[in-house]
Amino acid sequence: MSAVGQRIRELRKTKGYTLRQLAPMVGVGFSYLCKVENGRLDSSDSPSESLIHRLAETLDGDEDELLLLARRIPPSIANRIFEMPEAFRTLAECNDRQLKTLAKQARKS
Amino acid sequence: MSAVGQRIRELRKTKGYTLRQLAPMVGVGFSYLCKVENGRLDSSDSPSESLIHRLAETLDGDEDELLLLARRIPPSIANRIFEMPEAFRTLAECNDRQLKTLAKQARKS
DNA sequence: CACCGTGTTGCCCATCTACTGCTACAAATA
DNA sequence: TATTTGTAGCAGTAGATGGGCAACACGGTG
Repeated sequence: MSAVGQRIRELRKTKGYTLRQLAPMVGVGFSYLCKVENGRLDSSDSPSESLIHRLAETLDGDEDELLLLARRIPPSIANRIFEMPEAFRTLAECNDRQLKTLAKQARKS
Repeated sequence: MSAVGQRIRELRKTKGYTLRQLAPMVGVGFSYLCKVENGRLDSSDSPSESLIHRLAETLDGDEDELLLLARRIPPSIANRIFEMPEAFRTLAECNDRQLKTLAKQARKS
């Protein structure tokens, strides 16, 4: 029961799909999809970025949310980090309260 | 002439090491290290996180700086993102000027 | 009960990444 | 000139990544 898995299952149920229906839509086998939802992947611990992309698309989910739940950094964030590395290094050192305040300020302006 | 490569070469020169000296210290072959410094890795793959770790250690360099130059997200930043995903999603949408301002504020408090 | 659709599991496998290891050669150094 | 240093090509590979297949379990339905 990984975090992504749980969310994917929710999205799938909302769409009313079964594992065997959804699997071919996103180009994987139904058994693999089952393992993804239950966090039972034998080797790696999270689905690939491209699979998450197709899942988000097919299930009308938030791709970046799913990526983050799968402990993968969304490219939208990663690219920004590579563009402004110093800023994100200092931001990453902030505590939770500070970060919330800064994010709130960012939303206002 | 990749960004990491250039920085690694600087650090190595400062320490006065040759490629053949440094390579065994970080556990790789000298020819591979040469390609890393010159960005001549096949199909533009970057040096592994663990190699960069050993290089930073041996050359007294800033590990996170090297990681970022190698277009890898340092774990120190990645973990913080997974802890505060919403905050970083909004921060990543800020423009350069906003980010600089926010980082400056963060440093003050 | 028999059946069927659904989900679950164990084992197997192809591809890719990050290298190794060797060779040869050019340029710098002494 | 002799030795050291850096460059470059190329074949090969262990381990991680990203899956597939077949069988099995289980609950609802006729």
